[in-house]
Amino acid sequence: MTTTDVRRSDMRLASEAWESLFRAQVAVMRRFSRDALWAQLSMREYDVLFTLSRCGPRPMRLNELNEHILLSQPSLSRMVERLEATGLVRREPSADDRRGTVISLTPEGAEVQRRIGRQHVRTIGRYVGTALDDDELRTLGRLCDKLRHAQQDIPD
Amino acid sequence: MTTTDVRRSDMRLASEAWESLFRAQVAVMRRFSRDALWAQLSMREYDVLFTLSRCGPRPMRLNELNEHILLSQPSLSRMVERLEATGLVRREPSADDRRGTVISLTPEGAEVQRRIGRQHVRTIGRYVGTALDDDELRTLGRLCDKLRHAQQDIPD
DNA sequence: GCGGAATGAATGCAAACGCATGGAATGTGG
DNA sequence: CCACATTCCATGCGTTTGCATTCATTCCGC
Repeated sequence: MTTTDVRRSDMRLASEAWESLFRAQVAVMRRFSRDALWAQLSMREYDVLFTLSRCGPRPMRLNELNEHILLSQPSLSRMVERLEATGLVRREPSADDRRGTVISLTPEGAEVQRRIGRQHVRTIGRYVGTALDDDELRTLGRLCDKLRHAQQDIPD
Repeated sequence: MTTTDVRRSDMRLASEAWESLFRAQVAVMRRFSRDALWAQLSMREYDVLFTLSRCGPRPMRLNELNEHILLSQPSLSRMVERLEATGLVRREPSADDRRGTVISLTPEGAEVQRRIGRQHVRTIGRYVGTALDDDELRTLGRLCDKLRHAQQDIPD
């Protein structure tokens, strides 16, 4: 087996794993999207509120938020604008870098996030929690975390 | 520990695993999206061609295709329409159920899929293959497949 | 068979998206 | 310091998306 073969084998394994992950994500997302829950707030909007809530009380920069959300910078900018209009987030110029904007949940936004989050967690338990046992869930989480964190270390 | 506690614990594990999977997907997708490759064809369009190619020579029904693609039925309908206009897929009424439409790759579409696919596999190898070792890739793939296939068995 | 429910795909339309770009603030080499 | 590149976010604009609906075909109880 040559070096090229080894690399090819690596790529095949990686491709298959990625395809499995991606398809699993699609299948589960399609399940979630049927939930009547998203009449009030789209999953993408919830994702923004959720990400902000994870950040604690500290407000978040737009570009920082953008790293966690699968949306172009202009699209996220406008989504945040809409969320501000509906009173779920607050947007104000950054103190230390006045090019930047910091975004934070309003009390109402935090409340909405918690309410939807509680229901969503039940749905996740139903469709993800019943598919795998505890050990498998832990292993899946660990491997996905490792995969995610590696993305920051791999150069372009 | 009561039964309720056990269920809560299950949901927490499931939520954490799902969040990890989802964030990993976002992180990797953001990496992939930087690739100049997608100037010719968007990732979603490639996903359609790829799914069709996986199906072998057998043409695919629109609703069947839709199960694999994270897009509403009308949006997929129009995307297929555009792909037909650019000559990458063929669309014809189904023989056995004349409400339906069957979609298949044109030779050119298959060629484009292979060309982009080859390059994309290298990118996957770079960003996924280097993040996890072979055992981890196999385990990740297995767990994701199990999660995906379970979705078809869980009732609404 | 036949009439109503159900299914598969297409279409009108408003909302949301991405790309390219702009303007303001910050970082940097000379 | 000062010019120039860079970063950060917002905006114009054409394209794509989702929702609601429609049309055509098939399924099903009677």
